[in-house]
Amino acid sequence: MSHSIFEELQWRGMVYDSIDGVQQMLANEKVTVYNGFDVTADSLHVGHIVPLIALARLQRFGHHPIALAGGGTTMIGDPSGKKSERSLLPVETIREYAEAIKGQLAHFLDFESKTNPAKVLNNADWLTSLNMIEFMRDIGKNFTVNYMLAKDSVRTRLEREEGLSFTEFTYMLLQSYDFLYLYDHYGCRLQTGGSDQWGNITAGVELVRRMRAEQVYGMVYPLITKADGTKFGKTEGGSVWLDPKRTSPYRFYQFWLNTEDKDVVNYLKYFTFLEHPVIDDLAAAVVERPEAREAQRKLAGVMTATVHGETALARADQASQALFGGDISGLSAAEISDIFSDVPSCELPKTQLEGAGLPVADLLVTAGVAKSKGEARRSLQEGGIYINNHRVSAENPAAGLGDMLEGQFIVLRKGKKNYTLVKVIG
RNA sequence: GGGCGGUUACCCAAGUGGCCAACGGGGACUGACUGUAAAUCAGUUGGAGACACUCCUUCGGAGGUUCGAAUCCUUCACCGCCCA
Repeated sequence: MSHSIFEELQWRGMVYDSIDGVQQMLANEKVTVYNGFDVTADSLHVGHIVPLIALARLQRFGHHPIALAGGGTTMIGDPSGKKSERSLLPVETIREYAEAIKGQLAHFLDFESKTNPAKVLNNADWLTSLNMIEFMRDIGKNFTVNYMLAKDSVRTRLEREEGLSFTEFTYMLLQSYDFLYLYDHYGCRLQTGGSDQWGNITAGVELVRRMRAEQVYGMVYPLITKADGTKFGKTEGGSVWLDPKRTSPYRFYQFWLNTEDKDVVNYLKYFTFLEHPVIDDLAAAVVERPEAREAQRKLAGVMTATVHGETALARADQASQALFGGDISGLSAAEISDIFSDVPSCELPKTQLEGAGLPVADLLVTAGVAKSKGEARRSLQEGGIYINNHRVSAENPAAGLGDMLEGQFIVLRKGKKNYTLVKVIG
């Protein structure tokens, strides 16, 4: 790594905008840098990885990263990038979430470093005890409403029907105060974030300049987009989370594996620490033999290993090969339960399969594959249902004892990729 | 506090007494084609059944008018704009 961190980030396409002077500062000194994370759930999702991994990159270049859990600001709700007013979470809930998220940060950041260990802070620690009169007098005085109204996040909301509450309007003041606080207490001189945070970040820079007469800096990352214009980080089941209880390692692995050709090289740059030549080679592979999907495999492998560990990766990879490789009927009971350990499952009493068997439509509802019998019937008509990887095409199909694998499993599949394991008991 | 406008399915949005389980678009799901990709094309998108037919529940909530209401009336809640 002979080049600078700023050049590194630029090469990876991660510098969307920055305040002049950032490059020089990062080259000349080891700075403390912070990035805020909203705590609207008890887990981060893949959308959080870009700023998180950027912090990790900065750390590798010797800078001091602070991951700030927005325990205080989440109570207010950031209007940036939101179409409508957000419902507020109970204070206690936010605290619990912030705790849960701390553990996930450790997958990326090094807290043990002797020279520049990462820190996790929660802005609830200083925001919740603020005195309103003092805040308005000392902080609020530094901002004109005109300035605040000019911010994108505010303006777009004013143009919409829903409007913008005073609470949300003040959000930028609180985030600015965070920057001031971290500057005062930790010597923090750089704030990073997604490009939607530009307004909030520059407001903080402005506040420090006015109150401390010091120049601090901001840098924002591009919003991750997909080539087809849809939102990054969502799949059938909603967001892709880092918490294995919310998104299993298998699904996590599959999420990355399914990345489009057009996006995969960008993602390798954004999300991995792979060296430039390695990424260049993979980029070439995408062009020359796209069907091999080497870049996607590498991406999925690296991400799964980072977040869930090597063991989980091995299992996810093995499961993927078995499920998409072909015949599953030759697998042993042990292999099946291993491969499907991540996949949704349900239990079914054996008695239901006896005699005439259980209508497949009912089985789909019981297994949670379909929400209603109508939906189940529809899926069957569409030819989208498979039992043990064989399409169900009968008129009024029923599942019987003969459909069990190894005497205890039935593998249901809807469409190409949605598996559910039925465990026959009793 | 006053005036006006609004609340329809996952989202946007039509419909303003019967032809409405409700136009259209987006999204999502399934299929064909493929490389577990994209693009394209086709189908599906409230529930139940004896499933080319019937029944039930839905248009912010509750009541009412009517043979019949998403549509009219009353009232409550929420949202927006304007005035104070």
